[in-house]
Amino acid sequence: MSAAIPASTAPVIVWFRQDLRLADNPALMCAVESGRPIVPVYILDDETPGRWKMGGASRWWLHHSLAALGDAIKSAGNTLILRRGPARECLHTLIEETGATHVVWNRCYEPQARHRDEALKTELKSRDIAVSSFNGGLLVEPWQVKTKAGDPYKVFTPFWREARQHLGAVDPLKAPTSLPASDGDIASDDLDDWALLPTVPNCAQGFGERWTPGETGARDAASEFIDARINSYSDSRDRPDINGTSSLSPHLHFGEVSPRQIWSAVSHACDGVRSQGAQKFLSEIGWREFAHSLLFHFPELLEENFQAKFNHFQWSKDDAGLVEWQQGKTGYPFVDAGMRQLWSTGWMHNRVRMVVASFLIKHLQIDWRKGQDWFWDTLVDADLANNAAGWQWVAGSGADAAPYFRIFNPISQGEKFDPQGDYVRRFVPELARMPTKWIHQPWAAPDSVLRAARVDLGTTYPRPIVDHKTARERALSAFKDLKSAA
DNA sequence: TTTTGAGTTGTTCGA
DNA sequence: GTCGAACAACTCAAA
Repeated sequence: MSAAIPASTAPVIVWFRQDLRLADNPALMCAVESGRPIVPVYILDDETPGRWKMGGASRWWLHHSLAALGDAIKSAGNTLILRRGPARECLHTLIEETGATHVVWNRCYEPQARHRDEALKTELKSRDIAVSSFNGGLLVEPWQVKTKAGDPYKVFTPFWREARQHLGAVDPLKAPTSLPASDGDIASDDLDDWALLPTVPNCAQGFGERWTPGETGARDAASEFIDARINSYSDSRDRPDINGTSSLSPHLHFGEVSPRQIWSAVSHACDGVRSQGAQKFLSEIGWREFAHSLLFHFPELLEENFQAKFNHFQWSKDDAGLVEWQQGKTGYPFVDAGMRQLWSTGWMHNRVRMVVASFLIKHLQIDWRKGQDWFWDTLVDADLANNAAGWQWVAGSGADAAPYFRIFNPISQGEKFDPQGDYVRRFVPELARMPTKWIHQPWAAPDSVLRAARVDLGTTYPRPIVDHKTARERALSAFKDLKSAA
């Protein structure tokens, strides 16, 4: 915990980053408690993240989330200032303009953000500008969870067991009702001028129907899930054809709700943390903690195989296969449904993420980093830590990763988790008339069935771009060789 | 230091 | 249709 801010009339800058909320926002609360005028700012910084500049779908979300945050701040009697450019320069300018003597923020854990923040902290302090940073994004700070030997955990189960020990009573902060403004006008960009929304009109059409970005939308989504669905989470979470998951990932990524708020709400719900569904759900929050901890301790997780023996692997340069995967035209309906759900809604069900990732890596033998890039650009919940950890997990190159012989069968996964084929029919409409028996493998259906369903393979819907059995055997032998190549 | 038990999510094959 | 075994060691974390 940082010390309280000394009394003064000089304003405090509250720098919003991945914490676009008023409730349970420790940095904001610190500023409020100082009694000083508050200058809330969001900075669109496309330079600091380098190659990991925010992707298209995330920008759509950001636009709406900032609009919501701006409204909430306005209701509290203040104005959210928008600035664009390198954060360091923007903050210096804002400090000069406002006479602020203190800057507060909640911590980020991505390597680029950490380097930026550390340098800024040093620089600002040398100029007598005080800086306070807080934990607003994780249940437990990554440096708090260590093995008995003092090392970071590389296996989830012991990590989560230990992390939970660090959680005392979780009591989220209430949203401040009033945010005193500083005197005088402070210049702000117009959100619309940032052009965060896609220019291709049909691109994000489905996003708005699916999502309500912002703190209110996040709170509604969380209570709906916890009140009505969490008890069946264990059974429903693997079914992309039904609404079984929490859908909280983008809200969590942008910090519209904090994991502490979620933890507290789950703990207070009827069945509480004793219910199997609640335990399962909280362990997913635990995976988010684990991924952030991994990235904090091993920043190279973003770009390099966590297990070096994968560095020898010869990835395919099959650009055509990559494009067919991206467009949802692999000829495997379950895979294609997932990729099209991603494109049309900015999100994909977790079960299907594993299947499509396995297909790209194992069946097509395309480098997991190509998939990581695509997800980064197209997911509204794109999160550097979760994305890198997830892709490396499927590839088998990560921490606590899947064994090489775990190759998802896109047909049987579809039959198991989309048993009626409703998910496929929703996102692959050209297969809508296929009978359930054949919907996950239309190429195997008799001609008469295909004709009746008005499916002309190779024309209205592609034939499989690889044969499952062949691709599986090829992957098994290729990944098996990694052992000897190490 | 050495030992020991354990480790998100699967598939296929043969009895 | 159902069930168990094989798939492959390897590394991690704690005692």
